[in-house]
Amino acid sequence: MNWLATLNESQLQAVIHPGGPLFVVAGAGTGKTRTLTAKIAYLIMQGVKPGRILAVTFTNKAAREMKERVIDMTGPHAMDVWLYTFHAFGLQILRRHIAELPYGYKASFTVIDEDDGKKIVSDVIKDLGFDSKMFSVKALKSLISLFKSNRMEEFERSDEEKIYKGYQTYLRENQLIDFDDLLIYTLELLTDYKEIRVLYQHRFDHVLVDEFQDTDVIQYKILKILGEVHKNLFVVGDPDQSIYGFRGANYNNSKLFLKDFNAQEVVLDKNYRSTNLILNAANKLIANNFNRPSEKNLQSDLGQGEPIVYNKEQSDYQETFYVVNQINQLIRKGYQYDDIAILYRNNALSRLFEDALIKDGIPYIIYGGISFYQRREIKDALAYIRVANDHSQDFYLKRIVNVPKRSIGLVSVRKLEDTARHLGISMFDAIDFVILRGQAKESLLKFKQIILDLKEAFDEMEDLYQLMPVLMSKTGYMDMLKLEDSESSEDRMDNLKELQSVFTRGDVYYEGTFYEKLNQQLDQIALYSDLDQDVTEDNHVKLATYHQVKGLEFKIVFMVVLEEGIFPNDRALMSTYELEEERRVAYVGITRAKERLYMTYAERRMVYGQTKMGYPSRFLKESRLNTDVPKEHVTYAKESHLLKTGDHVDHQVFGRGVVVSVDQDIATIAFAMPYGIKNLLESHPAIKKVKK
DNA sequence: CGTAGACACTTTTTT
DNA sequence: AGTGTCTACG
Repeated sequence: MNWLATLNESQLQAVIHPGGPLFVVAGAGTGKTRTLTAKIAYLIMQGVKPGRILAVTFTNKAAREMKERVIDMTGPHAMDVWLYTFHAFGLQILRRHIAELPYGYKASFTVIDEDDGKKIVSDVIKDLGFDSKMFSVKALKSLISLFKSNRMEEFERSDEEKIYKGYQTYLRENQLIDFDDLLIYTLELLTDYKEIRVLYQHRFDHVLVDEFQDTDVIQYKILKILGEVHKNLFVVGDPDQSIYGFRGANYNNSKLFLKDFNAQEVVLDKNYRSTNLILNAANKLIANNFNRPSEKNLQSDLGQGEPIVYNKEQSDYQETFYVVNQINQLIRKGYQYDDIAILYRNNALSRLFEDALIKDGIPYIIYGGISFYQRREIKDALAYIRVANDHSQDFYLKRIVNVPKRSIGLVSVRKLEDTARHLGISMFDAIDFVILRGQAKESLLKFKQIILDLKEAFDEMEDLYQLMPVLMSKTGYMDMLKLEDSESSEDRMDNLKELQSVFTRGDVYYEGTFYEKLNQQLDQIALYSDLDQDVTEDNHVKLATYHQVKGLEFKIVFMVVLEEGIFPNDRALMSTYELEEERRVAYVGITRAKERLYMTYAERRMVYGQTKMGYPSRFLKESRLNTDVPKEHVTYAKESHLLKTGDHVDHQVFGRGVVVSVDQDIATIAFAMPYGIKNLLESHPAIKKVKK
């Protein structure tokens, strides 16, 4: 148990707390995960059966890491700890008990993602004969979500309510469940069904919660019920890092928990991440928020550190240039690209910086974007698998019935759907009965045969890795991609290969028959997000929104585009509540930095195609320390002429090249294809001059 | 059925 | 400015 000795006093106090409700207020970088895992390990050491401990997190990644750490600390029997995301926990409950609910769900229901949900909303709008221009699918989906999870009393318009009902009916008729339902139905089972409630209230002796500040109303109610009997709720969170209010996180849950459970509080404010000038700025900034349930002042033993660098540029373009220049200097000082993150308020801002980094040949990765399982080809493949697995999955059948193209158009699909509805059978079964002209009918019958062939092939399989090759050839999907022969079709083939390796790994993880393994794998995929993968292997500068890096840390952080209207965002200026959330986002940003923090903005910027004036974000002033020396704008016109026309160079990323021209400190260099001509800073560390 | 051009939108998004 | 979605036409 020597890991107990590695804890500081407040961490230890939390870990050995004898039970009963406890709120651990864990500031940024104060060893939150360490405390939580130590607590689980401690409970196990104290003789609590691992299977009687439930710990909930928000991301799969957090759940997985925590489980690995607990196993490291206490041995393999820690496998039995129920360590899940909220949604995965809900899924566990629903797979066992959903048939009790009066909605006609079977244990084999399918979990749909956000995009599928939007597609259904959009189909319902069309089905009801409404003018699709009158509705925003995105807005409606979010209204439906608000209503379902009790965050909105009623719909303002009766047609909105009709769409909601249509959506809900569609889900139920097709055995589909969305992310909201995973939590809502779980709560419903725990609330309305006494035996189920009692079962789970007594199934766990301890319930632990990570990132408590991000829980919403439904999640809180679930926790409240689970903890009602034994009261052993160990809750870790930082109200100052609550930045998902827009998504339903209820800032008041912290106060509610303290009150409802009369919980004790332990504050962790010893920081192990950042130097103190950085922490002071964070402390100063967040002190501007009035609504703070537990105040704390972060301090570390890491010394004063480097002063924060504030920088103003004349234009958005110059701001990117400044950042690129600083990055190059940092690399010369011995930092790795991997140590550096460029953080911004919204995804659209990534583009400018991306362009500048490309121009300079700096390797980078952008967080976010389309996640792997949202890619078209992946969703297509999964849809095929689902339909072959269960022919009555109309929603997924619609997706792939004409992919690859089989001349089954919208009209034919609509007719098939109507026929199915009329006869009260699935679309798949309706293929035999639908009345269509020769070509369409023939294509449908061919499609039906493909699905039947697939099913037959599946029945013969023992392992998941056998699945993809058969799928790709029988459906004609691979032929389609090969025929297309474009850059994007190559990407798509790569992604499908990646899916193949997902299944191959599934063979190791899961046990049982082919179908048992397949269903577990599909469940895992349904709750997967891209944040779950590790992206630390390569040496890259990271570009991300503040939201995307919550929980991460970097030696160097650039907080860019710190301009009023962008950060804080225009839409947040109207309400104190939202403004305080914006400030918490900035707080999260500052506290990501370990050694050096840069805060930059520009006076002129292109916004939606128009040049706008930029004013410094109030967060600059609010976080700025009196001791800071104001740093004036500096220009970077250097003329060192390290390279001249005709020189041969070797670049870390682009390989061999020849200098075409040199203008000031920018060299134009021709590299071999596929890289071509690049404009690079001649002093860039990735470039080496070589003798030909 | 497929696609060119009009037009509409643009905060953050752990599941 | 850039991108995704809808509509009208061949």
